[in-house]
Amino acid sequence: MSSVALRKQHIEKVKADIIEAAIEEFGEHGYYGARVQAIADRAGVPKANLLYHFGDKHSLYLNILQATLRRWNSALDTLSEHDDPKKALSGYVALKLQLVFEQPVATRLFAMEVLRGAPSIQGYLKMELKPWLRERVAVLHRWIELGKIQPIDPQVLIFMIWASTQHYAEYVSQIEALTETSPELDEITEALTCLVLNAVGLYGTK
Amino acid sequence: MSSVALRKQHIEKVKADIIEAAIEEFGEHGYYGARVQAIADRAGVPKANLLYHFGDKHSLYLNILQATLRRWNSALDTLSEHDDPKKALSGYVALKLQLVFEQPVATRLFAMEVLRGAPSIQGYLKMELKPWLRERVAVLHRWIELGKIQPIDPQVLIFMIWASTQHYAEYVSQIEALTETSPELDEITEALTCLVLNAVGLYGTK
DNA sequence: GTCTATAGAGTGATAGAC
DNA sequence: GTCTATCACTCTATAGAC
Repeated sequence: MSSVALRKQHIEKVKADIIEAAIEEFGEHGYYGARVQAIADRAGVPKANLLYHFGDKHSLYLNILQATLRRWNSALDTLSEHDDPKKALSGYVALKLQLVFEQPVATRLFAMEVLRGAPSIQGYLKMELKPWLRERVAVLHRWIELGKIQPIDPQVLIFMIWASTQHYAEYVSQIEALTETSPELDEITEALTCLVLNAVGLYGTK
Repeated sequence: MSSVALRKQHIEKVKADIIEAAIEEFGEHGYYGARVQAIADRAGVPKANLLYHFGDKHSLYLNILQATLRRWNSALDTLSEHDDPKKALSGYVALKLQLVFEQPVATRLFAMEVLRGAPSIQGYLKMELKPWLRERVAVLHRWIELGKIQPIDPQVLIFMIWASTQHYAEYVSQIEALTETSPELDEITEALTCLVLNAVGLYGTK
């Protein structure tokens, strides 16, 4: 490998380190609470280098938001009409919970962005998540028409699944204060899947 | 009324105005994003007066957090063993949703505090919410033993209700980006109540 | 108690040597 | 590209007149 390529690789490594550090810092303290100096320290680079590579704090923030959404989009492409409702729903719940447990800080980062009014992810919400939601709502409606699930409100169901899964990252500090033992992914997955399947009238048809 | 009493009343009015303004500002921008100057402007008082009455930014923040929790505690004292499960659960969901719709900014304020790691409400969580949760979990267990509801995980159910209701304040900006019409309290209440009752196996026993 | 003016600390961003 | 030193600005908090 040439010297030029090695140098290029090194820069990419540094940038990746900065992105990871930034996700942590922004995810722990929010946009305003995050300190550029703290991100640089976490990544082990001088603050000036960070700003050299990413321009400014806000550009870095946009960068890590998009990096996070890109990771999630590749994983959540599920729930189609021809699937078995029970399999599809429990699979979706399990997958979502797995992502939440694997990336709690990124989950909280996303939550903070939405709490701020989602100013930096309007494009993602309208161009990607909105079509995704419309299609899944349509699938659920089809399942209701075919009598495969009970006549519930599909959109409220999906919001319920989103909220209930993300809760285990967003409210982890509350959960830790309320319970003695940390929640286990397997237990939550089983309990929540049961609730969701009950909710659409699929109980007992294992 | 004496001149002294009038003056005292005026001060209380000013303090109340500041608290309302602070809930708005902190709820919209978070602790670090909130500006003392902006709170003073909203309340219509000079910044120095605000700091004279409340000491500093952090004391003001603690004050409004407690004011918010006090309001909620008086409303959420429900769900007892001898209630009818169906009535109790649907009543609780409806009440929680009503609070969320009435006080969306305060709901987001609370969410941000928890996302920060809940440093300022440990007392509330451990001394008030924890006992409340333990008692309700016990009630739900009793109902399960008596065969009144399906054998679900009570804690996961309560977290689901919390998350699903609060979602309509916390994720309002996402919901607005995803849907054309703003969600109506009545519709959400009916749809979510249906899901929750299904989840515990009370469907169709109206 | 109320207000203006300002101090003091911390932050994002940059200049310029290497 | 990397780094040190520093600027310019913002924000909290206070001093002191009224």
